[in-house]
Amino acid sequence: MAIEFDAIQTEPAYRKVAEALMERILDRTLQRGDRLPSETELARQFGVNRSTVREAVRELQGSGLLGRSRGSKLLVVTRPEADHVAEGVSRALVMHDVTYRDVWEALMILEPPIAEAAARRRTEADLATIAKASANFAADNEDTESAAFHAAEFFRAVGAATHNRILMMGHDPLLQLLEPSLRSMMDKVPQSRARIITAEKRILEAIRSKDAEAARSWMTRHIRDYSRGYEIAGVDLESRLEG
Amino acid sequence: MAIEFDAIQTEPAYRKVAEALMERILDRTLQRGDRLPSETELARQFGVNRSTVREAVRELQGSGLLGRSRGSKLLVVTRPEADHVAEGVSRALVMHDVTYRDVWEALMILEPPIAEAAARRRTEADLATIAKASANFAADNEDTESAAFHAAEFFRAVGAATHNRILMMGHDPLLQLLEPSLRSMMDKVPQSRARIITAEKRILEAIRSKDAEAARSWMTRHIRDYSRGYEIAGVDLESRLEG
DNA sequence: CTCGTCCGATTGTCCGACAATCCTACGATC
DNA sequence: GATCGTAGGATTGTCGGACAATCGGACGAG
Repeated sequence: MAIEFDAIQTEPAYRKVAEALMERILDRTLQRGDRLPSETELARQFGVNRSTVREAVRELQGSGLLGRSRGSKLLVVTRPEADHVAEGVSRALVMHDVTYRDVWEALMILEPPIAEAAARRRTEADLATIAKASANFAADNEDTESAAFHAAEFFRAVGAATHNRILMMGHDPLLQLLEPSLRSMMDKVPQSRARIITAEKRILEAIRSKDAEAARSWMTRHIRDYSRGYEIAGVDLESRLEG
Repeated sequence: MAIEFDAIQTEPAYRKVAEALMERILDRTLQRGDRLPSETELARQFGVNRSTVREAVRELQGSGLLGRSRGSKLLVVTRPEADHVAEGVSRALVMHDVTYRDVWEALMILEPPIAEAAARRRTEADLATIAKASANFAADNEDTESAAFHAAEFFRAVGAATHNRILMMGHDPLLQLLEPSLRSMMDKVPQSRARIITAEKRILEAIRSKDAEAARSWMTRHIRDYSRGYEIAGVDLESRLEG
């Protein structure tokens, strides 16, 4: 048992085709928005059957590298958009039995520095977006459905103000995970609404006056408040969230 | 132009099949590790052709929800593993023209709190893993190839010590993006090696003694050091990284 | 220039087929 | 009893061909 051999694996043709296509996309030979050749043509070039090409294309579609634009039929190279990526990540997180505590902790770590960076970088346009999100939440005095959405939207807007694509993409999955639970939380704890509104107002003010430190600390309290809401709502922080 | 209609979209059959399968996976009817029925059987159940089933399966494979275990032929339900997810995310980031500065900033925000949490939560086993990664890096006094790998491994080990799956998954893509550039950086700036070694040692010590504050601040310096390394190496922080 | 119409190209889906390989079980051998 | 060889059936990967639906683009009419 001295020597060990590497597992020799013969990749199926559709995988090779997928990889060949992916390579061209990643090295930007195939630019974003480019339409790719017809399936028949690809089949000819790769020397495989059309069905094989199709399978490869479907795989890349699954990874978000290919997609058809607005219900049209033509397949184009697309870069995986934030929401698509986030969807995949949150699916993965759910399947890894992530708990509410995990999410809350991550938010607690991520959001305050994000708010801080946002306060430093925000442009006027960013500010307007954040203000709008905050106003939308405040206006939604009935519908829990969209209230949760707008609460998440506020975080997203703050994230966008950092102008750092990684941070934006990073906290998107968290928001996506949080949103459904926010709904039930706000149903059970009506007073949380008011708290959220004032917290958002404070954060917005701090970002407006570019006070990074204040933005951070208000955001910290804001997140902590959320967890208190969950406690009151009787959510077990150790329970896992569902997709 | 008063009214607007929602775009009516007829989803192709393979998409519907994919979604039906995904639903069963997400609601855990199909457990992780379960083998799914044969393609012929699935085709029978869904009332479509085998080729159609295949395309659906390929799509789910692309999202990491299905996979074949170790070169075997049988398809099983898999949860998207961290590295698979991270790969997708970093691909997406590259295609979104992320710059070195973006990565560095994100690390600067993420890693210190992660180190802090790690110091609080670490078990003996975690500590051993971190120590090993650090030792591995120190031992690699020739090979830049694996030195970069071990440098990333150190971060990963620290991340694992937080026992928060979200944080682990979150900083994985960053490391994956960083690794190639680390290689060239260490080539051009040999003295960075020594600095990294001492920094890792300090962080390790702080985590060992559960000194959260120290872990955080040493990690901050550590990351800052990296950026200095890039400067010396003459890397333009505004240039985008390549896949 | 805008609208309707037509034709070729392309996609989505199906059928049937076959080699390669895997999984399983069953003996055969030591 | 454990390991190995083998046979048989099931399953996957790949192919060829086929056809309806629909899209894209060109062409002409108004």
